[in-house]
Amino acid sequence: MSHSSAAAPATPVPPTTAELMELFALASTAYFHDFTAVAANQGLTSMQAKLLSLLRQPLSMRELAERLACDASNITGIVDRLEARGLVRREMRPDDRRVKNVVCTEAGTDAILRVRDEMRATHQALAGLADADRIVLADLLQRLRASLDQRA
Amino acid sequence: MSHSSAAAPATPVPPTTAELMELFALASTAYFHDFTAVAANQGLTSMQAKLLSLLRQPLSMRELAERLACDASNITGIVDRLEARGLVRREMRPDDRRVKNVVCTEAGTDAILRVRDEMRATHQALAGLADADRIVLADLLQRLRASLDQRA
DNA sequence: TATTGTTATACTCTATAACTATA
DNA sequence: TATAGTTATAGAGTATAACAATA
Repeated sequence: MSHSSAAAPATPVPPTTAELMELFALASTAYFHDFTAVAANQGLTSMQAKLLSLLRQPLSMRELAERLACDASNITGIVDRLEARGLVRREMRPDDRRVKNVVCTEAGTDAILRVRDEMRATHQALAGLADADRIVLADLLQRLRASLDQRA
Repeated sequence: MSHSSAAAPATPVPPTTAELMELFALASTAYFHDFTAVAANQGLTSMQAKLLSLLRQPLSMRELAERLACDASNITGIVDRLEARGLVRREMRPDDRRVKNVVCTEAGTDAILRVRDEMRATHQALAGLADADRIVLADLLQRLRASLDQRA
């Protein structure tokens, strides 16, 4: 019942790059499902919650389209539905009357705060991390994101 | 131009848990967009590509619904569209005639192999990782996934 | 002319509910 | 009765193309 190495705590086998990406894909999917469920608890779709979470400052329709990585024509519908529920408001920008700023209302702020609060429970998975590991993970995630964004 | 500490390579500040989750969310979003774009290059939606990638063995409609975390009624449409293009085939299971196995055709295998091949370029971001960091990252991703799945 | 936002259109994914055919 | 799969339906996100208002 023993392997070739005799020592006690089994040395973990370093995963291959492909295995790491597989793990990352699985963790990402789990995160996305979690976020979708949390948003649904507040009566929001994931896109609506994502859009609301961007509105710390007012943003134009065009800026929202860029940050959400979708065509500008989609933003009209998403903002329509949020506005109909009073979570968001369109405002004309005086200096350029083509532009419409989207502003988060108080109700919208409340909704997204509830989402953020519920997501905090998710953070617990990483709460016990040592400082050294935090630095490694942050570096990896930034590198991964940069590499992916570059391809797009 | 110097800070309080004199030594040369600046010690990175360990990110907070919330900052780590923010980074993870951003990297996940980038990964998802990348996968969607790669699938689109092969004329597939991300759901179609995900479903095809599960078909190393034949799976029933019900099993596909579980693994894709959506209602069984959705699978009918997704498989319909894949089958219309010859990427997938429905087969009756003789021992239980209620069940339909979904089988990947040769064309379907070709398509998903092209997706996997194109995704390999994405892996490059993690290719230069040291063994110790791989082990840390794998452990983290598994813990994160387990924590998220548990909540669902 | 170029840009911002909207509309019209068509397609895919999504959940719910009701249905069928099997078990 | 319970399960596997389908259909019908309605709603939301998606891209494309054409359009009005403004720059």
